Amino acid sequence: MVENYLAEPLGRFCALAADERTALDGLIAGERSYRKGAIVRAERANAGEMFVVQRGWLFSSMLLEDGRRQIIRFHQRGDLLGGDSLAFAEAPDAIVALTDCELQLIDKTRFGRLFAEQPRLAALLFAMLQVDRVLLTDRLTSLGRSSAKGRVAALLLWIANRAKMADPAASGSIPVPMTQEEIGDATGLTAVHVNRTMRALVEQGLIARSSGAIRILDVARLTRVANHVERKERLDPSWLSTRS
Amino acid sequence: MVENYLAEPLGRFCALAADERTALDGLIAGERSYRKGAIVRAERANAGEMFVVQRGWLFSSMLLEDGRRQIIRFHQRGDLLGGDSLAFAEAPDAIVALTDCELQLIDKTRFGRLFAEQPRLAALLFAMLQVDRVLLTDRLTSLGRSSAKGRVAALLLWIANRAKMADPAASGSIPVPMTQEEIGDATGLTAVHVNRTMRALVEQGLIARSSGAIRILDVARLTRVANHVERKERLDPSWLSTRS
DNA sequence: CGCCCAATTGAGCTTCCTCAAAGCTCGTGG
DNA sequence: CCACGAGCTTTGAGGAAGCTCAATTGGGCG
Repeated sequence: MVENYLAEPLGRFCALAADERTALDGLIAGERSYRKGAIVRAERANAGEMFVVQRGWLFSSMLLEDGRRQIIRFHQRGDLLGGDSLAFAEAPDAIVALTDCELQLIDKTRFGRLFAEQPRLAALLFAMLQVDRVLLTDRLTSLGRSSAKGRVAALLLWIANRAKMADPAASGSIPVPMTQEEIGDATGLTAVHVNRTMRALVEQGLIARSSGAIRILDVARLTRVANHVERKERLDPSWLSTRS
Repeated sequence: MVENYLAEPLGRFCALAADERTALDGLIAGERSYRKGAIVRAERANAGEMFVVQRGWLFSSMLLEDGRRQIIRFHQRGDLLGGDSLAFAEAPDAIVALTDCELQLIDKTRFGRLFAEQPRLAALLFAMLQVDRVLLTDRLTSLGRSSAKGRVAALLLWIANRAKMADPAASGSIPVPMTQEEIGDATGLTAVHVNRTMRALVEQGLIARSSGAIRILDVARLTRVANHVERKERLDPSWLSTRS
């Protein structure tokens, strides 16, 4: 039995019972590896599979007719991918491997049965999806109302937060595995302007850069520039029925 | 027993059984009216309540420190509001009445019990949330990669689609209840530029305007300008366990 | 009739984009 | 061990989209 990394984000809400962990593990129907750059699922493809990220980075993106691209979000360990295939016949966005990565395949029939057999887990998945939704609203606000500097700063802070979440004892150096082109596609900017913007962040003493990584020098100021709001996920205890 | 308008979007996925409708109706703990402009829930307030829109328009929005505002999305009949309160202690966004409106109050404890007692409904709610998430990704792409004309066109098309959904026999005239300022806050533009942009859309023969309403003259061309993708929601039948 | 808020218009300015050309880095093959 | 690419980063110059500030018009309502 393979460990299911979904337990990681779900367990952040509340402790999981042994049988719940077993049920989660039972969802896994296999494992798959992708090389950097591989397309896990193409846009408008027959949306079929669901995955959990086990290792590496991915992103989902949408293409415009003129070839421009919007990166919706980046994914890392514990993220659930392809959930939209439950409600759409065609994939709304593409899923692409940003680095070499490993995914766990989710069996959709068993996922459906989870709702009947483990209602509390289903409720936690619902809450997890709410968190993901709020991330998107934060990104929406960033793209709609922040300057280039703010958007890039917000992305860097998010990456830093995820890194700290994965390894609380992390040193100051944060790996940033995406190119400036990809940062631009995520923030709605051009690669050229991303370059100038990051350079400006360095010049103002907010961050330092070394190849493929950054170090945040002034969290407070960077947070202000980014219009970043720290969100504390906390499950409302009143609605989640306790385990019987 | 009041009818619960959640049945409307959920029923779009598949037919609901009688006891499922009863269970949905049982969620309603009351009803509340708000006047145009009223704040239903303030940002960072103690996130508590959940609602279903019964009548009227609302929007959710986030404020920046400098007073600028991003409208996340507009809400209409059947939309579930405040679901984020299941996972966050503080409201991530504000909910504001765009017009006079009526909301149904959802009892959160009963909502939680729904997961145990009506697993198929819970699964449908999960799918509904996935649809909402995809709407946000489409908006993200619009803000990140479309011109002002594209963003406004996309918003108008969305409003038109919702109108047709609510009343398939609708005539060509579509009510647009928001001000140009609000359209700007939703599209990431200034009110001034929204004005010029809509004016340009009229000039190019894409839409016509009368007070508080528009008429779409060239759907095909407007769709192209908007980079709009028509999404067909369709429940994947393989995962949703059939009613036992 | 008078007010208030929304819509409209004009002028000048900023931010970000486009196009183009170097410079760097790292892996690969000779 | 070195030369060569390929892809990413950096830099410059000019242009366009959208913003700011300010003033005017229009419409609905008390």
